[in-house]
Amino acid sequence: MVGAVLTQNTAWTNVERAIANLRAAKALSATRILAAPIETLAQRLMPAGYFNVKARRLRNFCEWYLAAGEYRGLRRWDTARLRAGLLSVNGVGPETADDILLYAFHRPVFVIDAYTRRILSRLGLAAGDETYESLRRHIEQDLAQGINDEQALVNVYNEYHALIVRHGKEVCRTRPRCEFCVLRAGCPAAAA
DNA sequence: ACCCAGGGTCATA
DNA sequence: TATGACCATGGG
Repeated sequence: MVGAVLTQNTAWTNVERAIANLRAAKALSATRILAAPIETLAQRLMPAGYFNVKARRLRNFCEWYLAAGEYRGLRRWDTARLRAGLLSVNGVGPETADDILLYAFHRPVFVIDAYTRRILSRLGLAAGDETYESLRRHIEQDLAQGINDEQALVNVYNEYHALIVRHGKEVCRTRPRCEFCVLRAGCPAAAA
C-alpha cells in the first residue's frame, strides 16, 4: 500500500529505496509513519521523488487506514465501499486505489496505468480519450469472459497487469518510432 | 544535457 | 469540464 502511493509517476527502483529507508528506521507501518515528524518522513522518502507531496499523501492514507480499522477492518468492506474510501483520501487517485484493491485486498479490479493506455492505443483498441472508469469497465468485462470464479478473476487481473508493467517500457512512447516497438505487428502506424 | 518513470491535486478560463 | 503548472529523484 505504501508502494502504491510512492510509485506515482515514479520508477519502482526508486520506490524500493524509499521503502528500504522506512524499513531501516523501523518506520514501515501506519502508526510509525504518523509518529515521525513530517520532515523526517519526507527525508526518508527522498529517493522516490516528490517527497514533500508524498509525505503528506502517505500521512493522509495512514490516518484513514487506522481510523477505518486497518486491514482487519477493511477486509470486510465490500469492494465498492472500499474503493470509495480509498478515493476519499487526498493523494489517492483511481490508479493508486485500484493498485491497493487488487494487490493488497485481492479484489477483482483491473488497474489502468499509463502503460495500459499506451498499449491499447497502439493496438487500436482505444482512442486515448477514454475516461479511466470506462476503460477499466471495458477491460474487466473483456478479461472476465469465461471466468466465473472470483479468485480466478483476481489472478487474471493481477497477472495481466503485472505483465503490462513488466513489458511496458518496451513499447515506444511516440508513434513515429513505432517500427521498433514490440507491438509493431499490431500497430497502425507501422502498417502505414 | 536531455528524456523518462506503473499520478494526483489545484488553480484558472 | 478541460487544460496546465507543479511536485523531484535516479537511470538511461
